Amino acid sequence: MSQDEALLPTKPELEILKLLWRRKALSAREIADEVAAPLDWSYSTLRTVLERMVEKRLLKRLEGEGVNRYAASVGKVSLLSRMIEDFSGRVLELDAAPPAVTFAKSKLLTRSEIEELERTLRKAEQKS
Amino acid sequence: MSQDEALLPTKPELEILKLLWRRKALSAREIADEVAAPLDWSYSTLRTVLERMVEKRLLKRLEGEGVNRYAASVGKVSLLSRMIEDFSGRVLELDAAPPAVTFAKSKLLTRSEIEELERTLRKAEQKS
DNA sequence: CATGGCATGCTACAACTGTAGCAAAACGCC
DNA sequence: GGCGTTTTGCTACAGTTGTAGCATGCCATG
Repeated sequence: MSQDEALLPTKPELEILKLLWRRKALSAREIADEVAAPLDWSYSTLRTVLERMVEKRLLKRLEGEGVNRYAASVGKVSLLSRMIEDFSGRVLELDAAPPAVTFAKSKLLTRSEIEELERTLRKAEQKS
Repeated sequence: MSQDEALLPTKPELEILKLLWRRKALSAREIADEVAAPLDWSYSTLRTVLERMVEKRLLKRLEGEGVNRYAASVGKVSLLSRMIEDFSGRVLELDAAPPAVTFAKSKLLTRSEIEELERTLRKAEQKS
């Protein structure tokens, strides 16, 4: 039951993380404006999910000055790396994840992030 | 609610499918002997999951001669193709899934299945 | 300083998944 | 044909996720 066992986000959670990776720290209202509509969620629903993500350590809540803001507490490359590892190993049964350049066309990743991803994947590989 | 909206299997469900792709049709007992132990499941749990997979159309139950047997009702290449599409698009935001040769080292796929996978992926691509 | 409006904190509930037990039916052996 | 063992069919319950409402508190503006 160790609470931080590197859990992977669900689909809507990932959408929220993607937004926060792009925009740093946003209020619940701002997040709602961007993702609640596409997801067809009420503001209430979005807030519940945000709070649960904080509990799961996927986000951190920044309190204090004015309205609370939420920020990703997992790095993009680090999380994607874990997801790629999981998919490669568990689903496809590959001994090693494909080279990061395979994902070079990803709309999520810049050139240097691809390089960072490659390093991260190879590092993770050691520990197998 | 169209009941066949191409759902993807959960982790344990995928393990069961992998077994049945290798071994055709097996009784619950035989499946239990192979996967219940690694998964640390009771026979009861395994049976519940099997029945739910039948409801979800992931398996079919072959009744009749003697003990019931279960067989995969989704093809390996077809399901993996959908899972790869989902992962590539939803998680990595790639316009097109990587070429199937990327997964050539998969322990799940033979050379000709890789070729079939390539065709399947490219066909799915059209419909985007 | 009263009021309208958004923010926050709780509570709720259904579906799905993980997990398993129990009772009755069926099968095979003596 | 009876008995022990398996197979089947139900039921159950907890945890997670999807989904949302309500009540109270805070803040700014008239």
